[in-house]
Amino acid sequence: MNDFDEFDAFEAAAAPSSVPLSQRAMAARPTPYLDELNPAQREAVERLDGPVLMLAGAGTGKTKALTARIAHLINTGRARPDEILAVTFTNKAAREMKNRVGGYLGHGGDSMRWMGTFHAICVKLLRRYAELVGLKSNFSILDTDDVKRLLRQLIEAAGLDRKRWPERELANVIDAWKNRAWTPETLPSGEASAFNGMGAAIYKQYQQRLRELNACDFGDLLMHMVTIFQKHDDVLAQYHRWFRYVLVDEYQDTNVAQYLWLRLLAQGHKNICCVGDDDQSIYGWRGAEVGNILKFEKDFPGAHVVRLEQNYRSTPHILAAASAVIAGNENRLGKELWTERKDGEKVRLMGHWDGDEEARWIGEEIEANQRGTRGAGPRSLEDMAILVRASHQMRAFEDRFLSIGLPYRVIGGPRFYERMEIRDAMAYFRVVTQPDDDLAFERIVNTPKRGVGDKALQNIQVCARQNSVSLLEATRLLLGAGEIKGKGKGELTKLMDSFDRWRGLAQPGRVSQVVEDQDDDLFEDFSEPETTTQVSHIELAEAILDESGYTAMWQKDKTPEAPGRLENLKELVKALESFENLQGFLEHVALIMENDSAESEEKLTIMTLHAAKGLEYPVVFLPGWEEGLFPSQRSMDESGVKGLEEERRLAYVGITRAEELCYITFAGNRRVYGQWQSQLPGRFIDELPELHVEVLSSAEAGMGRSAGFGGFDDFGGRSTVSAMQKRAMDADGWDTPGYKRMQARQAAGPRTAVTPKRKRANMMVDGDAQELFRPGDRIFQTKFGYGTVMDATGDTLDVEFDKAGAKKVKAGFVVAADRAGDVPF
DNA sequence: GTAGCCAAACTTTTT
DNA sequence: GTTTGGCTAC
Repeated sequence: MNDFDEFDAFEAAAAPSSVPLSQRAMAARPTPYLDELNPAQREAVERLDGPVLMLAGAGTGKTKALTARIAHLINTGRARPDEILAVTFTNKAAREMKNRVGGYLGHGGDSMRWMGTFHAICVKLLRRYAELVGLKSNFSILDTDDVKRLLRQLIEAAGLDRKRWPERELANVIDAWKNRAWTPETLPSGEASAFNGMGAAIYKQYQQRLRELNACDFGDLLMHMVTIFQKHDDVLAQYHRWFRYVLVDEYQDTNVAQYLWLRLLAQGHKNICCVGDDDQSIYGWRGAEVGNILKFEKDFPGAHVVRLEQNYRSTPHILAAASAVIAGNENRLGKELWTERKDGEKVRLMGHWDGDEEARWIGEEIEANQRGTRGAGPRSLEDMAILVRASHQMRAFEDRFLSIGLPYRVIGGPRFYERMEIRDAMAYFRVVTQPDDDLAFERIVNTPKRGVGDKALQNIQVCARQNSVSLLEATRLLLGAGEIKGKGKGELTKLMDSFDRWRGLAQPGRVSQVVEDQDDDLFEDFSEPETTTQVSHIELAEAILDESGYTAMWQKDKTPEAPGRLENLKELVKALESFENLQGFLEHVALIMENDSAESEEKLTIMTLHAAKGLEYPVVFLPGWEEGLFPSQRSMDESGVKGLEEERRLAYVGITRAEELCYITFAGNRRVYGQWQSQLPGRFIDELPELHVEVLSSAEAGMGRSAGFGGFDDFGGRSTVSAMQKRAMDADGWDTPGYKRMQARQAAGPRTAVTPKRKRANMMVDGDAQELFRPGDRIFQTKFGYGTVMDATGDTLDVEFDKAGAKKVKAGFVVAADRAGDVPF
């Protein structure tokens, strides 16, 4: 069923403006969803008309209030489920809300057809009005990789040095423009200097190319809809009538384009309810404007502001810590979380020698929590999470947990749909559903190898440009003219035939279904006589992969990854089952890059702070609170105080994820690009309130470790290996790439080239340098990192440091390199 | 035209 | 330390 089927019916029947009896009767129905709300939540739910800003702090029952509000709108007869536009930021949030509203309504959330992410809703709309911005309804949605390849072509065509002007940078510039809803026509002149003065021109060419390719990038989805609403009053007016109430979740994360989009839609009736928390705005780098939420009352005069401040999630200590940190920010609407809870433990703060030590300690702490020897009683791994600032921090934990056999799951890692084989397969699908998609065509013309090299491809591109046709069409022309020689000739002819056949197999009615709308003539697509045999899109997908030789390519491949890739392809085909057609599937993949595989085992979660927003865990670990890492240097360099404030909000988000126990840790040394760097504790640590923090001593950490298992030197020794192996296998992690890496490492012998063992150098103990170190020894020092001993006299060493050069240091501040991980901070 | 080797560059965060 | 892209040799 199409979402617009009822549109006309509604328009026709909308005339009778007063339906008081039924409305009154509906309003008199029981309202169980109101009973569970606190006064603030209830106010936010019951004030249905006019603009409302719900300032909802972390853990204050925001989703509950939002879903209750939707239920209330429906229950009081203000709107039908499909007359409510409910926008979320993530698919996860949309799904959850759909489920919860569905629970209230008693029939799943399917009737909430306009509940989804900005992007998902915009695609739905844009498919309908694509022609208004020069696209066809079956346009492709490009991912960042496609975008970069396209921009690369344009940069080279413009005669710019790709080294100095990388496409990645341009992609960011253009994306930032689109986030502000600046089209090439409306781009402010101040932006013209971007990208060596070519930015504006290339942007224009880029948009032109996208139209030729019948494609959109992510930013276009919103920007085009804003353009359409701005230029076509009649279209906008329809939606003013249709969307009687607008609700927006995570309003603090909206960018300018989204803000304009919302404002345009809410202009008519002004029934807009925005929910958000200025303290949790963490997507500034992606164009989000905290300003949107800060100026809501100005934008929507007469707006009613409700603050949700009672927190149901965390202990008082955790809340106090979070509040103290966020208090360091200047630009806030102001909100103070409170809780009725009394009990709870202080936030635990711990410094470590280096990143490996930090990972090891956290691993032990997790196991202690699991056993119940920390905190209150045994806990499931499902109840614990490690939240990192940047994804590269995850590796240390993964390595560590793999070797001790602690089951974990990484959220937001390399995604299923970003894998090469999946993208290749989807490129085939794309060319079938959308023949103008040159980027997809380029990706697969020579995959598997068809003897089409750079030169042949160049010819095709030249021909395409000269004749203003797609690459596919150009290939056909060149083949017809006999201009393709050698191996490529036969192979390409075969491929062209295959594409024709596949397109015939694709069900014509299905492909054009999305075009169907109120224009009656378009319905005729359905009655078109079907001349080809039709198969299901699943069979079609299988046929494409087999007949193109793509499956065979991986079957022939003898690399260790090949079986996994074939497995992934099977999974891909399986995933098709829940879609009606290939196009629907492609769209889903473009918008919802998630990998939710059914898991049975209990696992610890590792993810970024960004990914953790909206989630909560009884036990939360926040590692890597070091200056430069968190707060991120880059963030501060690029955005100054604004950047720092966003980092601080990130810290606030992190702390407020914890329900019972919150650990904050940092390390004195960390490997960055494989080089050791000494680190300073991050500034947010000093912003934590002493009263609510317990500083753990290193002795405690050392004890835990030495009691647990051997030190660094023993890692990789025989007995440890077999035990590790067993645990890793029990943990069901033995078929993962990481485990294979571990096996390879073990087969290759001990991980570190351990220097001959002798007297152990102890940290912070004055010693006779000559007794402990000899020239040629590899050592480690907190400040300068690794180095080689040149000379030793008394308690002083002459050391040639790898990074810092020659220095004189006291022996007491130095350890043997192979024991770097064994020293308490 | 392809495979394999070596040097840069890279690390925020993602709909 | 890893990955990616460019270059050279077959």
